Amino acid sequence: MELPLYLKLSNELKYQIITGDFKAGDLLPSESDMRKSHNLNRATIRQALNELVKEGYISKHKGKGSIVTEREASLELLSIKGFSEVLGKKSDDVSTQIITHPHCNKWPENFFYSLSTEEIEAGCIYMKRLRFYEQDSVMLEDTYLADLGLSNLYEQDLIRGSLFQSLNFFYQITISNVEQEIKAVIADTSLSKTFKIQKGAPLLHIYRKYFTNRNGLNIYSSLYINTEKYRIGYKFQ
Amino acid sequence: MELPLYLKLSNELKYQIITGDFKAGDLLPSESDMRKSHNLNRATIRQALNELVKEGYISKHKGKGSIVTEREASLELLSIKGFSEVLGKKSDDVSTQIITHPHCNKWPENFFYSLSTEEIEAGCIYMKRLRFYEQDSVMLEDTYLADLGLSNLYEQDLIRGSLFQSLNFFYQITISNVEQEIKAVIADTSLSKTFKIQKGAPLLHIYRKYFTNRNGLNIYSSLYINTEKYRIGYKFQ
DNA sequence: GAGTGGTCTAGACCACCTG
DNA sequence: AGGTGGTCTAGACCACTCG
Repeated sequence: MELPLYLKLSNELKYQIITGDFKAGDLLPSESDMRKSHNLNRATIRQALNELVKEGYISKHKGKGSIVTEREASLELLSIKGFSEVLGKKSDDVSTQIITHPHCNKWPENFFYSLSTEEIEAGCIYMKRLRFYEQDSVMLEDTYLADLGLSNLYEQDLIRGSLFQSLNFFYQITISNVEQEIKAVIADTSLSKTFKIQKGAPLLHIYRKYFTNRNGLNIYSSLYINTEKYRIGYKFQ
Repeated sequence: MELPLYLKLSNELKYQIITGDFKAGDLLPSESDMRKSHNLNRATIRQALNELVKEGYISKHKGKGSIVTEREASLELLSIKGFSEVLGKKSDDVSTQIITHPHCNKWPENFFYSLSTEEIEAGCIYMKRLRFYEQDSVMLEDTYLADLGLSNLYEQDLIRGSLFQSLNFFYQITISNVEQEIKAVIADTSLSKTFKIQKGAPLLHIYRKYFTNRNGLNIYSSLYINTEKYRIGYKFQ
């Protein structure tokens, strides 16, 4: 349960960046400063800082230091984080409408990923959610996962509408990595009503497979995203 | 000019994966094996392996080892690499048609990124390329960069049609990171002719900004991608 | 020249997986 | 039980930035 030291440090710094103790363009304390202030080895501190680089919070510059990154105007939905966590940083005006509450039944036929027999036999927890950003419906998400002893998900309400937070709270399940595929598609009648756009308007369609720290448990999503007002952004390295 | 040891090792392993010495699902030699065989410290080896994880070549598993990743069927164009490098792994049938050869003139008005005065004064090297994968036109790319002493780019042919390889060869310029934004759009008359698809068909539109190891030199791209046959894939972590 | 991050070594203990 | 990767310490030298 105890987090490793480097994650404690990176979480602490992340918190200070999000709350504005360190602002975009600021220099973080140098690695040797933190060595003294936190009484940690330099390698541990570097591991923490690399974590922040990977998540896009800072960039490092030889001879200068670690600089807090400008937050982007676009929605960084391609990253590994959930919708609420990503957008919560930018605006309080993020909401989720649960169209179909989590419930358990059979997996759909011709599912978009191939499943293990363990997953098929466990049955499928399914839910459908519509995400809003500043009053606009931005993303429609169908989520599927195997019911491997996860009945809390459909017997109780999701914590703040977030699947990831609920999985973490009830079962200590966290996301380890993601595969995704992106396509451009055209809105059919049903999608055009959902997003209040014209039939034939362009949408992104993303298939995702999330891997978790629990062996054999994966989460599958099909996402439609309206990029008319908000583009989807991402940074590498 | 000399590469650090961890990059030499990661390049060596990458080469062995690409050429098939290690196949998808194979275990790489353990960290302590490589410590002996390459006479390197374990931290250096771990740095090399983390490089491969970041680029999606392997995944690491506590207690088991490092496993070579399955190569995806989708086109991993969201990654930092250039078109040729990414697709060259899957098929030899990758080609580039240069529609407008690199030449230098003024920057377009209302350019999609804001430019530094240094960039504006240097003028703009522009080129337009259409990329084919297995005979299908998949991607239309407009590329722009400031002419900061890069006249070799338009006075000679690009090396194998690749801008990145030419920059590397002539000027030792490499890409350090990328920002990009993705939108779904609809083919107009001109795009529908280019991709041989119907007017109104959906396309991805991506704006990219590549940062390089040369300070102040950035490369800007506007990409249209036809995802009808090939999806765009990416893995995280 | 002083301070920064980048690379590298030589150790150590731990949790996890598999036979 | 033996081997694997994950975390951590205590040092060292280097290239780069800036005043």
